[in-house]
Amino acid sequence: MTVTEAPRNCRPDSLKIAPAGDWRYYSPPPDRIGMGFPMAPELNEPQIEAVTHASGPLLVFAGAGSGKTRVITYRVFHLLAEHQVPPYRILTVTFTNKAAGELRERLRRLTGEGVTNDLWVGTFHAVCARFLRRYHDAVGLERSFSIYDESDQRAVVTRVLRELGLDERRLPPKIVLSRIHAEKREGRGPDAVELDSTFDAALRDVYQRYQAALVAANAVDFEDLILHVMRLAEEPEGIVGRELRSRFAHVLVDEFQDTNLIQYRLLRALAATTQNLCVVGDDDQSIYRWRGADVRLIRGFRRDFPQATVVKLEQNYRSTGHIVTAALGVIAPSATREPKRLWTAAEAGAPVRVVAAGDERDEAAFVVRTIQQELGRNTDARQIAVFYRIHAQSRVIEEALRGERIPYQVIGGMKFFERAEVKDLLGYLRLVDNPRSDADLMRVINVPARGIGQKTVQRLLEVATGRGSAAYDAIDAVLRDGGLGSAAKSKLVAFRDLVEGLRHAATDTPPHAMARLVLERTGYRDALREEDTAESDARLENIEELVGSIVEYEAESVDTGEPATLRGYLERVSLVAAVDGMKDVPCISLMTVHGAKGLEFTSVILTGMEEEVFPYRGVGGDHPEELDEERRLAYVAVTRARERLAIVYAAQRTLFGQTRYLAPSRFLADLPRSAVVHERASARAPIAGRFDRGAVGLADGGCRSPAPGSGERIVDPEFFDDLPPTDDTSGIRPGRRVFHRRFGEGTVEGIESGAKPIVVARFEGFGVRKILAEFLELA
DNA sequence: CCGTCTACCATTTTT
DNA sequence: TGGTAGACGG
Repeated sequence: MTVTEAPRNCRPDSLKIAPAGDWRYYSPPPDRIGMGFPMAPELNEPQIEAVTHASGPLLVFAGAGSGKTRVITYRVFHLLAEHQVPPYRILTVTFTNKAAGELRERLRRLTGEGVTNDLWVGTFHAVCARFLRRYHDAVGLERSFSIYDESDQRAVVTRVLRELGLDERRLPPKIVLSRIHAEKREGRGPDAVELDSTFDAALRDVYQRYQAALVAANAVDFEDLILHVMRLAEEPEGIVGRELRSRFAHVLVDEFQDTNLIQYRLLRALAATTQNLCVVGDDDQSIYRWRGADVRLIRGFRRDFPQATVVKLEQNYRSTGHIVTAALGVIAPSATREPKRLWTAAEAGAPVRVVAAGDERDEAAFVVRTIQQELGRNTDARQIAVFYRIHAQSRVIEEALRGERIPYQVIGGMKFFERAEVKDLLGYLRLVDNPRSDADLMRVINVPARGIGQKTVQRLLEVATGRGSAAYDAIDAVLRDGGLGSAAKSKLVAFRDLVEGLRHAATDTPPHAMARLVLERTGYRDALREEDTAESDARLENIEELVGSIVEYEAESVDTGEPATLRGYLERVSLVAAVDGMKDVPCISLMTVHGAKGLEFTSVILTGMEEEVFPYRGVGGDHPEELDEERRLAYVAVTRARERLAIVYAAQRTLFGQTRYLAPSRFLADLPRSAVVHERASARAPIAGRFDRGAVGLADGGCRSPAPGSGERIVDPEFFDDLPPTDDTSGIRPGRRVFHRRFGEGTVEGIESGAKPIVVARFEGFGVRKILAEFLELA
């Protein structure tokens, strides 16, 4: 969704410009007249049809790079300006918060400030959270409910499994949890689980208790957000249901191909009154099957809405000809597709480079060279991206980039919010907002150590489960007849006093100040300071960064006019996507192909194009459907590139500590010959381009690859020998130039001693930073 | 009750 | 390979 200004490669003469008469639709609202409203935006015929469609269901098949975001933006604008629909009666559901922000921003430019703030724009989860804050009563929650992330959810499941005396090895929490989520996504409660096996019977019990535990903790998981609101919206009689069904005059959905069943049901309910449901998507880009996305929903939309108007956007404005041709080759073999033909009026441009590498280091070296060439021809670093199928591939590339001092950012991984100290602080803050949140209580009750041990916590949980209440609410009962010693009791009381004190303070303390108060009163900061190790210093730094992010949130709130609340911040943190963390700093981006969805770059390097890696295969054979999804994923990857695309495959790769020979991906064989050139990354690479349909993707096709799944290991003993050492800090002293992964090059101003030295350095564009020496390298 | 060590685990993609 | 959960010793 980084579509920004006019499409890059569109030639004016090839654009179908709408007849002049049509522009009356875009007459600006009175307060915008004379403020630079673009009077003749270039839209082609189908785009205009989608934008001006007045009422009733609308299905837009939007091919890759076909101007989808423009269509949504202008459609919303058209509804506001031409049909005078009040902004608060238009709901637009996007896939990420970033996409929502961009849509808002573009509309702001068209309509002005006030109107945009009243629009409903957000992800399914964010929108539902907002509804639930309002209708919490109807689903048995308090307004202050918490949103549990994956690890919180797992903690709940583990606790439930133990309470039920079930074997965690036979029922791994992870598997159980994914089954529960699958049930929820199909709209089934615990009682509706179909019993096909003893596993299902156990699952039903666990699901039941899991749900009860969430309710007791005044918490929801991600699926609950949707499911609760969907149920409310479908409720035929209730006031809430009626309100939800008539609230919006228009509902628009982006990336509809990745919608799951309960999301779809929710949409249908929300649009029930007017039937003004506009869905935009591309079945060729459906890549979230594992998360419940169901391509059949977009493919079958016409069955559910026979009166739907269907528009197909087939002209690609993003990529040059060879890239579009390559993309079409990759997607063509896909089993069942909505018929459509993507085309471009752009020139052919550079052919797609298909590059053979010896191994992943060879590949990384190629990546680095290619990036340097791009930078050499003045390509904006922000317009360069490296894609991989799985995160585990990123490390080697990162090392190579660091070696050449190329600043980069890794999108996703979301490591920051997974750090213990970050989760601890957030845990306290969530507890302040919602003391009943058991997962948070258990997390922080003894952090820093305050003498509340296993036994006390165990007792607390037992009593809580017995009363069907949250642990926090069970403290009184435990004190009365929990059989605890007086020391344990007084410590428990002290903890509660601590939390109550914080809660009291929270009523008139801004969020960032609350964070500092927590750090102080809980002794968390002192404990870390006392520790005084490199690690504790790094933790303090992370905590400061978290506080900084709260300050940032507060500043943004001033812009949007929404009050900055602790709850608002916590909700935001819970619902961020990987790309939401993408910063607009001048450096190249590394990300998984999933993370690249909706983005575009001038130059893209797609790595790891080998069988087993892409298409990825874990245990289990290849289900045709899963293979199809991998193919669509490859299609997404290829279509992100505007002008230059290189696709790299390595003959040998080490992943998860295992080195194997891998055959080139079968998808390479689908690239039309006219659109590609073959190269070798180095002399260590196999002969380039020696594959055709017979050779690619098949173990017997002339590649020295062990049979898939044979488990054969081929380890190169010299492999790790010359990786750069990471802990060499000896050469750093004031005045020297150093390199940091995020900040790029800087000058050392001083060194603070400690268990591990901290370097004070000034970075261009980032100012003075204090950084542990181990994170720096000499430039 | 605390922290450290070890052995074991699995090992995609993420709201 | 690296993270995590559980056991063990202090």
